Amino acid sequence: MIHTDTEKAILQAAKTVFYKKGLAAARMQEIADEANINKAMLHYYFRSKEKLFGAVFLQAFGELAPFLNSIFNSDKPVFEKIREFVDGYITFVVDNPYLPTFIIQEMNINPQFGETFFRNHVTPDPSKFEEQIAREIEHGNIRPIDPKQLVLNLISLTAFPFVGKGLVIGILDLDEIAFKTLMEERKKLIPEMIINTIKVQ
Amino acid sequence: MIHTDTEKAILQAAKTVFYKKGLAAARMQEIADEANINKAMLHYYFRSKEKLFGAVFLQAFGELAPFLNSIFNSDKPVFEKIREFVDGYITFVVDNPYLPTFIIQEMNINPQFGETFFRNHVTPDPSKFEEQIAREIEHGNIRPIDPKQLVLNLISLTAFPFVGKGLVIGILDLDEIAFKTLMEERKKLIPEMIINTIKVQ
DNA sequence: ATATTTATTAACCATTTGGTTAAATTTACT
DNA sequence: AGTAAATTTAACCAAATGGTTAATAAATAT
Repeated sequence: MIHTDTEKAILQAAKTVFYKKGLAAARMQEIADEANINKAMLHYYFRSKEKLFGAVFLQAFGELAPFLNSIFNSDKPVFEKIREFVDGYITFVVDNPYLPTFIIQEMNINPQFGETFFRNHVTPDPSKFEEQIAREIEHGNIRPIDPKQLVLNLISLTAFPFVGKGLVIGILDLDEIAFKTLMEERKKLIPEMIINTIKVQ
Repeated sequence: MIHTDTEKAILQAAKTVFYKKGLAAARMQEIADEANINKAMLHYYFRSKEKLFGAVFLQAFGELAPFLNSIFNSDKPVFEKIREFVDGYITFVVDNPYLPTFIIQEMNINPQFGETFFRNHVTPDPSKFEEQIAREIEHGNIRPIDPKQLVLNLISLTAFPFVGKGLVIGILDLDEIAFKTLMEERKKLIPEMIINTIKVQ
C-alpha cells in the first residue's frame, strides 16, 4: 500500500470530482486536470474508472465508519452516545459536506455495489449499541422502543438535512447562513428530542 | 398540452430510467428501448436529453408537491397534520420508491437547476403550516420549538429511510421484508415521537 | 557509468452517446 | 382519391469518453 505523491494527488482529485458529480457524470479528464497530471496516469495507477471510484468510495467509508463505530462501541451510557453521535456527525459533515450524499447516492444507483461493499469492508455497525439499548430497556432505564427504530431516528434526524440539503433549503426557504444556523441548533435539539422520547418519566 | 400515446410512452419510459439511474447515467437508447420506439422520437418530442429530463422532473414534483401542500394547507389541527403527513408520505413512497431519491439526487448534483426550479414551479411549501405552529405555540397549546425545525424533523424522520435505503439496509442489517415492516411501524412511531416532544404535559 | 525498472507524456483508438437527416409511412384534410 | 401535414424509421454523424500505446524522462540498482 505505497502511496506516491502522484497517487495521492489522483485520489484527492478523484474525491473532489466524484463527490460533486457522482460516478456517471464524473470525467476522467476532469479528474486528471484537477490533479494536474496526464490522464494516462489515472489508468497507470488505477486501471479503470470503476477501480478509481472504488478506491474513493472505500476511502469515504474509511473516514466515516471508524468514527461512527467508535461512538457506537464505546462503553459510555446511551444518552451520552446519542449526544456524541449528533454533535460528532454534524461537525464532521459541515467539514465534509459531500461525503454522506456521495455514499447514499451511489449505493442507491448501484445497490449491488453497496451490498458487496458492506460484505467485504469495515462499515458502520450499531449492533452493539442496539444491544445496549435493549439491555437498558430490560432494566427499565429507558422506555421500550425497537432499538433499530431508535438508531434509524438518530441517523434520520442527523443525516437527512445534509443529504437532502438542496430540497430542504428550497422547501424551508433558507439561505446558506440560515441553513448552517439551523444545523448548529440541531446539535442540541436532536439529542433532547430523542432522549425526551425514551427517558422514563 | 396535447399528449399523444407515443409522448406518454416516452415520458413513462424516461421516468423509469431517470428515476433508477439519474440524469448522467441514463441513456437515450435505453429510454427508447423501454418505450419500444425509435430513439429519434425522443428528440422529435423533447428536443434534447436535458429537456426530456426537465419534463420528468417537473412531473415528479407535480405528483408530490400538491399532495404535500394539501396536507400543509388544510385547516386541520397540527397533530392531525403530522399524522397525515407521515402516513400519506410513507404510503406514497412505498408505491413510488424512486421518486424522493431522484428529486434529492438531482437537486444535489445540480443545485442551480434546483434553485431555478423552485423559483418557477409549484413546490412543497410548508409556510402556512409553520405559521399555524407558531400560533399554537403563542396560545400555549404546544411547547416552544422553531417551526422550521419541527417541519425538518418531520421530513427527516419520514423521508430519510427511503432516501438512504441502501445505506440503512446495510447499517441496520435488514432485508427487504424487514425494511418494509420497519417502515410500516414508523407510520405510528414518528407521529407519536414528534407529538410527544411538543405536547404540553 | 550503465542497465533496468518506474513514472510520465502525447498521440492515438474504438466505442459510446446525444443528436440529425432524409426517406417512408401514417394520418388528417379537401 | 389526392394532397399536405404529422409521425416514424433506419442510417448516419460529430463529439466525447474511457482506455491504450509507444516513446521519453526520471529514478534505482549494479
